[in-house]
Amino acid sequence: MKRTTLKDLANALDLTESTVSRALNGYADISSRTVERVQSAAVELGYKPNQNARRLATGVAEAVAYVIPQNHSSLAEPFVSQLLQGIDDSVSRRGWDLLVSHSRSAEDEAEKIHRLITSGRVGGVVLSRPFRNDARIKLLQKANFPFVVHGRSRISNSYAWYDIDNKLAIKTAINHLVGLGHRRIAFIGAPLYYNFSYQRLEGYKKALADNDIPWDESIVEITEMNDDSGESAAANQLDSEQPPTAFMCVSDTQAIGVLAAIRARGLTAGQDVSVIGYDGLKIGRHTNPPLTTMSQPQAQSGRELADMLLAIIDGDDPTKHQILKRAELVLRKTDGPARANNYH
Amino acid sequence: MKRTTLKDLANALDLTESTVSRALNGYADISSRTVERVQSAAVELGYKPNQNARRLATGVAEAVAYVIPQNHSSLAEPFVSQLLQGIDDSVSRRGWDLLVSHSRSAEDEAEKIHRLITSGRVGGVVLSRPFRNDARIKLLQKANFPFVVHGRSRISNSYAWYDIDNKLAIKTAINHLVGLGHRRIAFIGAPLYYNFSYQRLEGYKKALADNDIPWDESIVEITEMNDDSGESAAANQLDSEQPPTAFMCVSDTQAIGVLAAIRARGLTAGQDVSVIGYDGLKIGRHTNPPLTTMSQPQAQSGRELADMLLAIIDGDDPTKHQILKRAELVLRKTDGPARANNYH
DNA sequence: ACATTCGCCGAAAGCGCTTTCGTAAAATAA
DNA sequence: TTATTTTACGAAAGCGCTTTCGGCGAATGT
Repeated sequence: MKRTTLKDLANALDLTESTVSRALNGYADISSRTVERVQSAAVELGYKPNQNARRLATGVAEAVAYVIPQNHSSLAEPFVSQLLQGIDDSVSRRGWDLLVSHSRSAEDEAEKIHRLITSGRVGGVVLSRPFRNDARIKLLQKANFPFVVHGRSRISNSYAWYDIDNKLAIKTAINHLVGLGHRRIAFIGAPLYYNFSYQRLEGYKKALADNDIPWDESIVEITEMNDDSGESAAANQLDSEQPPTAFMCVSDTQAIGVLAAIRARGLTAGQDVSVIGYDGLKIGRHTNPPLTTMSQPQAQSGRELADMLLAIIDGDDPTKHQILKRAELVLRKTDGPARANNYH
Repeated sequence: MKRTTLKDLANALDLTESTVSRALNGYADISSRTVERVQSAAVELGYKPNQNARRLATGVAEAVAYVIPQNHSSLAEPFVSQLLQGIDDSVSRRGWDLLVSHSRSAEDEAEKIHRLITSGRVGGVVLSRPFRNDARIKLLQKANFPFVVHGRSRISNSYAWYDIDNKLAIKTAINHLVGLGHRRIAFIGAPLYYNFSYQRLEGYKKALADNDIPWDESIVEITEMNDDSGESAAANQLDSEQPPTAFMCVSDTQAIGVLAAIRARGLTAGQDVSVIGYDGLKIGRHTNPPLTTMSQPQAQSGRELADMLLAIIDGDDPTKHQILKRAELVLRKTDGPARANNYH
């Protein structure tokens, strides 16, 4: 089954390829009668332009890539997949395609990006989980290739980004906890080369200071962003001499692990010890108990990111597109007053 | 920053484009000395072939697409995202790209597939959640385009697929329940145009028959595959005259909703009423209580699917690739003996 | 009546790469 | 030494589409 090409169409209509092409692409110098003939013949013969040829000729890719950092991340994370959904929404509305790129090593990463931007396969990329100092961003900038980043690196004035005010979010959560009487609040963080992770830790520090709570390194844990890591970090803390009365986690998946550790010790979250997650995953409504969390709508983020990227590809100034949103505290069941007496 | 092209390379080396091209692609008629020169010059000048041009010339796409049906499905589902992860694993190992295509309406769906296969953008597609009677499969077959499907449609002898024995899986679960003394087992199903859904219902029927349990339509619910639907379906059942003592769900997400409904009534799953999910999602370990479920490893499925597809693109006979796996019952906490007296 | 603009389409080059074919020069055979 | 095979590369066509340019006939102007 051979595909019908431009030439086939032209022959069938007794026109030239160039005329048919222009008719299809809405050029003004084609009579409306011809345009109609061409269009109906096109659907009749099932003509679909060969994208490779088209892109070779025009230079526009009609596709964007989502690239996710190599380690500690997986396409299977709810965070990621929801974002993906949002990106796809926007991109496909324009008829473009979505490519996902997930590399497993750092060199692989740079290599993949380089390949992406030089191969002509995509017209732009959205970056996720930037590092504080992100080589990928530099690479993209140097190549002058359209991109947006979900989050920010340390220096963020020169490109497009969409971020949540991480510091504020954590401060909000901590203040809530303090309001509930907590003074000993553990922090379950993520690797600090992720800027969002760094910022959240900053927020934690700031919130402590604001509330005259001394910094205590022994109750901050830096872990991978999954449930198992959250669980063992919490286990650490709960089994210590002076366990915290609350946990602030930088992700819901970690918080879910924390919850497991709490249950495993016969305690109940929200009563014996509080925990606040981060992400607002839907699944949090069904954990045991339902998870209080800082919520940021990922799918919406994805859509906005894609829209920004598309605009930039169309020529917009990237620095015009810098959006800072705030996370929202959604109260469920894992926050509660600090126990007057500790559970020990 | 202009990208370096084949011609640039050729000029720099004082060779022809054709020679350089063949040197890079491992043709035998190039002296090893020249090959070396070309290769080092290539990395030095950062040469990356323009994929569009390359694909135009060769006709091979070096990319595959994952397409997911329009309704009742989202990229954000754990099921989907884990599969995606697996596909990406295999595909990227070969240096190919992964495209995701998620359409929102049925016409859109056919249109997208047609576009996919004629546009030359991808060399093959993996289909998910086939319908009993799946127009996409027919389209792909008619076009003689490489594809594999995750699951099967009603007639499945003529193409490549990777499936779990749905019927067996449900029978296994039901038998387990019956062994626990349950006789009144509700079935929380999915829309029956999905073949997997149909098969699972068949399994349910068969298991009932095997155990001399009469079929009772009033305790089978067909719902969307999300937690909310599961919850309201379970609510229905629990509030009925003669509530079931157990729930068999065709997905973990539904099961999670069922658990919520159970909790909401002051009952506890695994004691007052049993529930078995399907998928083996990791999150099931953290539900309240942890969810007993039929597990199928999605990431692994993704890898195998991709490998099959790649082989088929390379010329393998699709019908050689038909893999049937079995799901595994993973016992957690939501299955338990049927209560002698009902909880009413 | 002529010149002039406009509408509409064909011709042709080019996007960057692959691949077949032909052919010098070098190596082997005679 | 001459004839034959190899070796190593260049020439050229082609993949399917876009886009600029040029020019014909028809419509307008004066």
